[in-house]
Amino acid sequence: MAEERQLTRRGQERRERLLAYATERFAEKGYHPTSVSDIVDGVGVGKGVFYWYFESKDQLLIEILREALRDLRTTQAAAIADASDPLQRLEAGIRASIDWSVENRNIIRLVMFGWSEEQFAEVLRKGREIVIVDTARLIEQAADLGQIMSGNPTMMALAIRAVIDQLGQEYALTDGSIEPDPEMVETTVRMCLRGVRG
Amino acid sequence: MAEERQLTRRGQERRERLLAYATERFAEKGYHPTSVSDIVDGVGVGKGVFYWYFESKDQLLIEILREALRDLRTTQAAAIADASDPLQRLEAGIRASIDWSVENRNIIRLVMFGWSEEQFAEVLRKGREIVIVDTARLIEQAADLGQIMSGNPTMMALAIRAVIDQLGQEYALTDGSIEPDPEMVETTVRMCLRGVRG
DNA sequence: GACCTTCTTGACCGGCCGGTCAAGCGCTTT
DNA sequence: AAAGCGCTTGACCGGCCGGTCAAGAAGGTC
Repeated sequence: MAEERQLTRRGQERRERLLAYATERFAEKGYHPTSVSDIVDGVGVGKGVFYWYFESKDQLLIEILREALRDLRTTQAAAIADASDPLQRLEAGIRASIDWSVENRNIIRLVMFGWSEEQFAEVLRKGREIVIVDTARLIEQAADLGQIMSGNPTMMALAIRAVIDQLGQEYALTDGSIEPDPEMVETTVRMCLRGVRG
Repeated sequence: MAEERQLTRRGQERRERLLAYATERFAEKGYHPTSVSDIVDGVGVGKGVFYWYFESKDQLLIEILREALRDLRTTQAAAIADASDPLQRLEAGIRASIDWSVENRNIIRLVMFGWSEEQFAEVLRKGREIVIVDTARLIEQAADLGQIMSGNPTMMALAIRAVIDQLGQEYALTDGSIEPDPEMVETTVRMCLRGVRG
């Protein structure tokens, strides 16, 4: 599909089904081993349908990644809206990130794959950048209020992201079936906050 | 190549060149986009050579990953051999891991790809398991001597691995050219040790 | 029911991919 | 010099892959 196309309600639904099914299969079998035919067969439509809704297989993955990053950011924004205190907002953001990772294990596998090919890594780098800047800004605000130790906010944001990502990877990669261990989540949150509080 | 084959000196060299060149290309372009023809052309040999030394393209990557994990473990073992004190051994191991990650950025990209397809993830899961057990044992020894706070050693080992991995990914993925920032390395090491010392 | 737009079909295409193999090269051994 | 083995070549193969497209069907609007 070239640029934005006018989709009917039915069209939008079809598009989302393709997106969702492709995400599942990519996460399960890998991006390259999943062919466009696999996807359309799975959804039960002809091949042309795929190319009606998406420009190419690559663009489909890029779209999945972009949407996931946007969704993560939206979720975080909603989570921190309640708290007014910067440090509390930081904690809420961290918890939201962790929850999101747990709910979106599929995506984590896709993200890891994405880093291995430049056209996807580019997208991921931008998404990562945004999250880091968001977090760094929160840290800066907290620092201005004297709530945390001083230090390079960006570096602190990187460290926090590191810990969160890794927790997500732990669940997504070693065994998709294990449930998130609340104790481990608490430890992670504490570790992040302790890291910035000094 | 079926099981172990008797290789001459020249044969071993050829094999290593193929291994090294393939690692580079896989890291740069990705596993699937790099064809066997790309590899043999790059090394300047006929295609049959590849299949004389390797069973398949998949087996080649598995071998690259296995060797990398083995190499990491060997490096760590050598690094901690000097120190007799468990806590010092732990620190030496952490530093060795970080150094290794910096020296082997290529491999980190391959590892991230590997998690996205089951036949490779299987290998990685085993490698990870070994490193975790090694680290947990060190932590246990330190705990027995009262050098660190008590807690689940495996969980602590996981946390340490998380931080190290993520530092490596930071360098390997965002910009292959940036040099490791010594301050960040120190921060990472301190964070790991502070995490277990309580 | 005529007409238009959105959507769907599936046969088809060129090209590449992983992998094979018959043939032969060149170094050692006898 | 003959035989044997490790190694190399590159044309070739079947199959699949991403992507195209001419031909409609389905649904909305007047």
